[in-house]
Amino acid sequence: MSGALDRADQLLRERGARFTKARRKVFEILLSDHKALGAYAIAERLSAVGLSSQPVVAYRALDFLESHGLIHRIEGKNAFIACDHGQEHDGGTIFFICTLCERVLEIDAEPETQGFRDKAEAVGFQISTTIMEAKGLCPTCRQSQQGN
Amino acid sequence: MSGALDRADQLLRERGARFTKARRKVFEILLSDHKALGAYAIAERLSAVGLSSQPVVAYRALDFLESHGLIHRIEGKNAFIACDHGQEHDGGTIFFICTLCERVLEIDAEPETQGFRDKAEAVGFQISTTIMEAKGLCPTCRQSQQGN
DNA sequence: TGTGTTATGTAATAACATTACATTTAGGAA
DNA sequence: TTCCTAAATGTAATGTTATTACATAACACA
Repeated sequence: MSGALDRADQLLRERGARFTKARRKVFEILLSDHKALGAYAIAERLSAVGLSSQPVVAYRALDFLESHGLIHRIEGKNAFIACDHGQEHDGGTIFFICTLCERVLEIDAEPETQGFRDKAEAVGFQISTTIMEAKGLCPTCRQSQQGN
Repeated sequence: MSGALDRADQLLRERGARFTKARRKVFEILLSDHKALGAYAIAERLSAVGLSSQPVVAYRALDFLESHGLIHRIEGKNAFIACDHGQEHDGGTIFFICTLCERVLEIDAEPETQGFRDKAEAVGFQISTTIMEAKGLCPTCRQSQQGN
């Protein structure tokens, strides 16, 4: 986790972006807990370091972190997770969302991403962002469900 | 559009499900307008046929229609569209969402769906639903953006 | 025609997200 | 250093999406 923080630190310095207290704290919260967390849950935890716990504070930091590729928004949950790829996976990602334990698995999505691009090109659609997610049961929860 | 209604009618009859006034009206609203519509926008239009315009009424109909595969929820927009495939496309679908005109293109998603399945199996994840969407510009809006 | 099940009505509230504007902070120029 | 500007945060209000709980009505079938 401190590795991820260090990497983020350097990345942002290179880009001339500021890794402020709020942004760092939000990132730490997401790193500490590889579940998808909602903005309000994150906001609540900001007061621990003397920041305002108003939702907008969390949203601003989340927008910033997402714009730098440090976190992902999970559309299927209206929630966020830290990116656990060591930076740069421009190929796109599939998120496997466990509906039981709320954990999210991040999986590299070539060649699906290329498939999206090809299909888009075929119909003349210009993609700006893609959303690839699946909901279901992670291996662990699947076990514990047997017989239910 | 009346074709889609007839098909839905038959499908639901076969399944022993009731195509009530509220459900039919919601489906008609979505058919009449191949944009993605939010639940509240749909709800507003229910009073036209004497139904309550409370959101929950729309949500109930939407849940029903989605469970029978007649409509799709677009996660990237918190909105819904009528399915324009003539029933049965269990292979999965990619939705291309135009952020300008709000129209949604529905594209068959083999082999991407299979790719999802393979990746899920590889990590022991049991998929229940998939979400495949892309945001961007449709061909028409792309044209009208040239030079902007 | 009664009876149980399914669907709808109504009200309240929960959960998620944004806007607007005031204040503070950081960083660079004079 | 001091001043200035731009960026970030504080605060409050409000907009948007979704659900819960319980009452009433409609339907399907015996």
